[in-house]
Amino acid sequence: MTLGQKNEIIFKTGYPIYLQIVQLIKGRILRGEYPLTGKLPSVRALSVILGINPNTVQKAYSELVRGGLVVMKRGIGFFVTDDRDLLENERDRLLERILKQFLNDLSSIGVSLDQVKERMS
Amino acid sequence: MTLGQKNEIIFKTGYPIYLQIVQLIKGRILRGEYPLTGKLPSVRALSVILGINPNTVQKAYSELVRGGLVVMKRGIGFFVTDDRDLLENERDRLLERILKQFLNDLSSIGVSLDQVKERMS
Amino acid sequence: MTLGQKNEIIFKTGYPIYLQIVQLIKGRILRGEYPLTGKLPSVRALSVILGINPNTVQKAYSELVRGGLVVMKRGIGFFVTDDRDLLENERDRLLERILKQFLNDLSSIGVSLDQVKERMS
Amino acid sequence: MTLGQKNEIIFKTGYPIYLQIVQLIKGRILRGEYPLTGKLPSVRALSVILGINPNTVQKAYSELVRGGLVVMKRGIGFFVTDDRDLLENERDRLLERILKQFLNDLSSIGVSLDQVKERMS
DNA sequence: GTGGTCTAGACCACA
DNA sequence: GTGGTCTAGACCACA
Repeated sequence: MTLGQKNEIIFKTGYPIYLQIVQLIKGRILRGEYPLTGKLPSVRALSVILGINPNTVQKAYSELVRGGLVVMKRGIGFFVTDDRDLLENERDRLLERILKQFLNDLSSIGVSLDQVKERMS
Repeated sequence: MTLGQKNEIIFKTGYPIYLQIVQLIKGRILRGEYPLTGKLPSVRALSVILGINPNTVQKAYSELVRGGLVVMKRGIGFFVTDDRDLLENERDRLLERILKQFLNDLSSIGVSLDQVKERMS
Repeated sequence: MTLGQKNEIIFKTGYPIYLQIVQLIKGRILRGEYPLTGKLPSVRALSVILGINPNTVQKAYSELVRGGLVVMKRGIGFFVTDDRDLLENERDRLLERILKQFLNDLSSIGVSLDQVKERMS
Repeated sequence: MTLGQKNEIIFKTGYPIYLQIVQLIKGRILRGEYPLTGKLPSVRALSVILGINPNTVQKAYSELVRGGLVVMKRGIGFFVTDDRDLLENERDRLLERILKQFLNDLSSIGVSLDQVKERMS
């Protein structure tokens, strides 16, 4: 459920490759590295770049399309949505989830936010 | 990857049940809900309470023993370690991981820590 | 499998664009929007209007010609057939298919025609 | 987009096998052939019954889980949701769509509902 | 060239 | 036994 920051796919981890790709691409879109309506790498191109099977990339792209951030145009390729609001909503939704998880994680080990602030300064 | 705060086991998630139990118990120990050297619920009792297979609870407890936080006394049950330092180390280790993931998650969606502070005030 | 009522081509659907055009034109002919022996928009004009590749429009028109509803006059363009019976037969054939599918769809979700009538009144 | 009434999978049609399975199972659930919380056939069992690859069944089941009608329990299998309301909503949603499509289809070929009623009596 | 589906088969984690 | 992932490879429709 976390977005990978590195551009590398880590094999031999428990986390599925196709989900790593989803996060990789989602991160790039949210950070503006792929512009609105911009074309994503083709399934085959990306599979070659990452050194993985095209089917795995396909699965990742399908996931992104399902989420709405990416649209598919038949015979042409995959593109970043043209819906700026959707993008902002997605970012907000993710930020919300990150903050919630952070606070939740802290409380689960019995550490308060104040203790964290103290530690960080 | 996250430590659950709720006491409920979520079946329909992809996250393995035995790891959910590990986090559940670990959280309780770190928050002091189970005191040092205190006895944990028996495998059977917990499996009934959570409504899951005893083998799954067994696997979770084994995992906790492997980490050192829990010790098994044959024929008696499972107990919280008496090693306070170990506990503190574990807490620090988890806190480290939580912070790292938090910062990583933020950067992955193109949000800075400053923006978060701004938003929270 | 359905005949589109709207004049818009939907790109991000799985349904092939050329078939969407076939249905679009067929619908217009059956509804009398293009009269018998009337001229259809040229391939180029339609491709510009719809914002799609001329090859795709060409393929759609070929399909219509194959079905007999449309005839091509070399160097002049595509025209609605002058065979009124053919048109009526096509309409009947489609109506048959629509009814069949409707009843089939209803039964597939366990809803009877009577329940539908009830609901609609 | 239509729910198949027959229990047979039709190969060599343009409609993907995995979507035919989705409709097959969805239909059975909506018609009450699989009770609430009832267990679906295992991926492997169904693949043998239908004579298709397990991966294809897997893909279909994933689709059903995504829709919420089906839940997966790790290591146990796939089950019909226990949420009766969700089921009713899904049925209503589908009925709505079927009716809309029916009326839409009729109007697209220039046939009114009255003409249909006349024909059917 | 682009994506979509399907198969055979392998390997894995989980309950 | 149950589902999940991944690969290699084939075949197809579409733009």
